Amino acid sequence: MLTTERHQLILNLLKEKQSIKIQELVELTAASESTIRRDLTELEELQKLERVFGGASRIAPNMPEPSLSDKAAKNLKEKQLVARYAASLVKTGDSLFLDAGTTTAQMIPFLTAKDVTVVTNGLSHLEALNEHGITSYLTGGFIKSRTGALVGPQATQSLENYRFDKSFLGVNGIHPVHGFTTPDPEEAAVKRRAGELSRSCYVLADHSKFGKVSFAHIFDLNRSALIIDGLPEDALEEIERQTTIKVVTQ
Amino acid sequence: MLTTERHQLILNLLKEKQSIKIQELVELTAASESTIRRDLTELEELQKLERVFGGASRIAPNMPEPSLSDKAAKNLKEKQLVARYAASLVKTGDSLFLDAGTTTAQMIPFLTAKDVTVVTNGLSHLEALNEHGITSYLTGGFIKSRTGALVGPQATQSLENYRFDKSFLGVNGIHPVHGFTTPDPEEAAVKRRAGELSRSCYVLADHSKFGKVSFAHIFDLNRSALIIDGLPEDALEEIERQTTIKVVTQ
DNA sequence: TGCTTATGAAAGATTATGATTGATTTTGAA
DNA sequence: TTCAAAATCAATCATAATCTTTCATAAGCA
Repeated sequence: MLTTERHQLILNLLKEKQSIKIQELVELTAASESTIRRDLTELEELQKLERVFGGASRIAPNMPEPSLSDKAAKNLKEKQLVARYAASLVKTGDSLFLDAGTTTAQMIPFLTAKDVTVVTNGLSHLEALNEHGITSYLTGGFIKSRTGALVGPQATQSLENYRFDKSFLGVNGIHPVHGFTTPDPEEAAVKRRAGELSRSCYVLADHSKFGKVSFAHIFDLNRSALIIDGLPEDALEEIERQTTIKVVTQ
Repeated sequence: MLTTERHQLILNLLKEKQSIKIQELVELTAASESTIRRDLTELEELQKLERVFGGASRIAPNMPEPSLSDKAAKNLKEKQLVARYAASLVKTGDSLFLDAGTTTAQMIPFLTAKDVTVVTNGLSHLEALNEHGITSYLTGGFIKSRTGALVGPQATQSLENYRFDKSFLGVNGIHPVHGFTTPDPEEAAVKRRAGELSRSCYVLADHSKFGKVSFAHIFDLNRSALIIDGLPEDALEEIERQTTIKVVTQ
């Protein structure tokens, strides 16, 4: 990982969190403690953050702590691992579709590639995307107030205006026979069409989703690569026969 | 937990509570009593709180009222008058376009008619619409982060999916010759198309907008009714020759 | 090759923490 | 009011965590 990328990542994380521990950064960046310390020292000299004992803290005014909902906190570590890997696939100039959902939301701080354009149907992504200076477009559509996702025919139709280099989707179920599934048919339709309009399609999930089946079928396993944080041995073989899979560990 | 995080947490709790016991803090932070005591001592030296026997107390009993931003506060009363009247025009079953902007935002609390459907390009309207249980659709498009408005060809195109009973638009300039104007051509395009797709079109403004001319022309005065909170006598005659005008007073 | 820069590891210094002790303050009953 | 018990407090100390400094190695580049 490039030094400047790490710096950017640290700053991005601080936009989310108000303060962060060195140990967390060590885990998230896979760099040594020494390196992180040096990073923090440099960034402090640039007035980008403030070092505190044990980590670093945002220099900006005391933003109200963005309280994570329970759902967002669940499997957060695994989701971050998956999200970090997914974000590392994004290259300069890419145009992306970023699905609504908590897992894909975790990608945003790690999106350090330059000149990236994002289209999303996730209202809750907007603030983070804006803070990280990422050019963003929103699909239209009906607002599912529970999830903050834009869905319906208008959302699907909005997608027709775009072609994506990569799309990143969240799902609720992964099953060798029933493929990728999610509870809401309208959300499924958006995911499906986004995948079809992308050169590469990635499904992000944590291992708890494996074997689950939800109501609405998105597409079969062979239509998307899968990024996941762990799988039982036999499941892995089963999946590998059908699609590209990246198991992220550490 | 980081020291600074604990400090911040203590201060946040004091924003809610006026005073707090050390034992409470011990439980909430999972730190020892000693640590909490040290925290309180430090924060007292920084004048952030006052130590009292058994805990700590807020230093400023009467917190300053959170001041509304200047723009939102400007002519707020007039805007509310205008907005309330505009909302009273909405009838059961109406489908509306609600323009982005602070004046139209004021309408939402007054939208009491049943079975109303709203399409908007204003991201900042969503929360209020949702709170009032109003079925809402969002246009797609590029996000103007300064105003939270969705604009561009995708936004305009989104509108084509709909037909409105009434649309309510904000403007920056009202001029007998130059018509309705606004600074951003892309926003102007959205307003224009929304007006065209409506059976009735209303422009909401306060009197400070009269005589002003902005860069982007939306349409001439005769294409929309005008709801405003007051006008000089001669101006009123001038406008009345061109369009329907409702002057809201009280 | 030689030079620079980035990195990781290690040693010793510094800081934060939790437990303990005895002093101080509050509480409530006489 | 007065006294004793309970709660809270400040001070101290040992330990664990974190920090700084230093050095050696690895990677990139002329």
